[in-house]
Amino acid sequence: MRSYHIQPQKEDQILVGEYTQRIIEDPFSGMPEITTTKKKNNNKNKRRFSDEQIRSLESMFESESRLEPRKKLQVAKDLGLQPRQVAIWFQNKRARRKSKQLERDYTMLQSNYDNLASKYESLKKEKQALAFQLQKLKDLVKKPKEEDDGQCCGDQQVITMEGEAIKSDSEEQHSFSMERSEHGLGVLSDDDSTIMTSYFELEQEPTSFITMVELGPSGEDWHSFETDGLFDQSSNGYQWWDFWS
DNA sequence: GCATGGTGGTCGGTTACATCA
DNA sequence: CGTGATGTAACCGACCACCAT
Repeated sequence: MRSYHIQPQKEDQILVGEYTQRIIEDPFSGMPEITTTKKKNNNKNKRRFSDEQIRSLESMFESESRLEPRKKLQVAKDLGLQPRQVAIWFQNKRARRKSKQLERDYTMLQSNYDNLASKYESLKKEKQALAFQLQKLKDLVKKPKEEDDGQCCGDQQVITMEGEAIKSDSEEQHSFSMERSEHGLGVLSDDDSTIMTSYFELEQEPTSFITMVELGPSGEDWHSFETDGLFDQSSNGYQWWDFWS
């Protein structure tokens, strides 16, 4: 806040109708002299209050932001102001305080919003990573099932769901499928939780792939691995499902 | 009890001025 | 010295509460 140079209180000002009376100290004789001038520009002759007046008003405002009529008269008398001036000062002070409070509230809300937006974004990425994990696991458990169906079902009608994505599976996934076949898993439900439960309950020692998926390359905080690596491209408009297309 | 008008207060918005960078 | 930004005293109009009639 800027500090103002308050002009010396050498004159007093009283509003009388459409005229302003000023008591001005004569520069030569030092005697007070009353001048009456027509109010300029819509009664807007004004003068800043003295430091002392402001201090008194401020301290009074601290204790009560509204003045009772009787107290207003007393304050006006004590400070050498018109009661209306005191009323207007309190009015303006309340308005300024409210405005500052609004500014503070806005800043706080903005900050809270930014925090929430940030948390939302990280949760969204985490969700995408989890969905990716889930999809990959589903594909892994689906393929061995289809292979089993194809080999063991004889002349039964077999509906294969094999698509391009499965055809291009890596060697790692093939070895994983073999292991799965060796364990002789039964028919798997498409329900995600059932798949996960069935698999992890049966696997005493997870395959290297599952270990990687579950624990990440460092054996901990796998989702940070996923989000920091693969999915950070989402900022370029890259979505996790684009990985498969 | 209810309608009406006067009075005084508050509030949001605005104006005019003072001061500073 | 001129100028734009900012703070502030004062004003205006709308609204409300209270009170007397």
